[in-house]
Amino acid sequence: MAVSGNLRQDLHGRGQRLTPQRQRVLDLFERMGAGHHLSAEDVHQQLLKADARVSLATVYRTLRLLSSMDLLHELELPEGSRRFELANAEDDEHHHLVCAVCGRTEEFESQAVLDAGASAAEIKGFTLLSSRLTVRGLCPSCAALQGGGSSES
Amino acid sequence: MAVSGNLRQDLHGRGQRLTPQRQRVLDLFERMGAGHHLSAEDVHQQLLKADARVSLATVYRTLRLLSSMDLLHELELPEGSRRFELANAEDDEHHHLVCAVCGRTEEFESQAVLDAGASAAEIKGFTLLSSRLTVRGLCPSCAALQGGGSSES
DNA sequence: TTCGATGCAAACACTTTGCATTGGC
DNA sequence: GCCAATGCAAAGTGTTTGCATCGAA
Repeated sequence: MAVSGNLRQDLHGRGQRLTPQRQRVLDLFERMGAGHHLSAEDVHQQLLKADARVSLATVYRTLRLLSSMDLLHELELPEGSRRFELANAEDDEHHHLVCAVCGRTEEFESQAVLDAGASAAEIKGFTLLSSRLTVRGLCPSCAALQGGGSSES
Repeated sequence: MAVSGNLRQDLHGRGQRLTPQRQRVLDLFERMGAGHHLSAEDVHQQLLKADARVSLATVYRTLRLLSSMDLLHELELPEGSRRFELANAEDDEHHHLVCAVCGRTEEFESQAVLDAGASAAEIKGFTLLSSRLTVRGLCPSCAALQGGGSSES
């Protein structure tokens, strides 16, 4: 809620406006909490269910806007599945474990990874913005199916 | 070249065939070496230049095939830019440093990152397949422009 | 009242697919 | 010769954009 006040300020600073649609999109992410990864379509659907109609085009525009304001963060996942999550300052630097079969996603944190990213950036002369590790693997259930299973399809 | 022999074997094992197109695609990646990240369109263009015509549809089909055979590896980059690189066994586990402004990409390796990924996978009960760290940052030239520059756009 | 934002639909870029033909084995 | 693979073009995805209207400030 404090965030919403912020949002208005930030928008005004850029000569932009706080519209109900923008608030609804950000609210949705805030209601779900930091651990959720939503695609544009997910957001659109969720808002429809919540009787808060926002056109898909506006969802796209808003996701881009909020990401550019660092209120949301775009995940880096394989296969063109663009997803966004709330970019809460503290929870910002976490990583993802993605099941290669069912797509299930878990999060974890690791200082070692952050350090490694920072040192690599330094060595190459880059200014660090963010580090994200994506670990592909099989989740327990899919691993069980594969391991104990019959022939592969 | 040894790889090509392999390819034939692998394909036959799956009841599939070694076609000139498939060989051309794999050859292209091998000729370029392990450090190159090509999109489907890149591959298509490169092959055209090399007078080795392969239809775009076949490029897509072949990239998927070779990835499923673990001969290529699909990169995980932001913004729906799907790219592939040669999945040479030893050079397999490296990470990427991507400039947020110009898109320039550098590679690096880090055992610490691999360890962190492995331990996270273990904790969550996942079977590890691969770990990729993507570090976003500003490359030296873009950082210079931003840092010394005027107001942001 | 003003000018940025929305909604719609058309336009896009990228990827996949149906089908007739080609060609590896 | 058989059946997988190709090429083409058409069909799908997911995302962006032009334009008239709406509405925040």
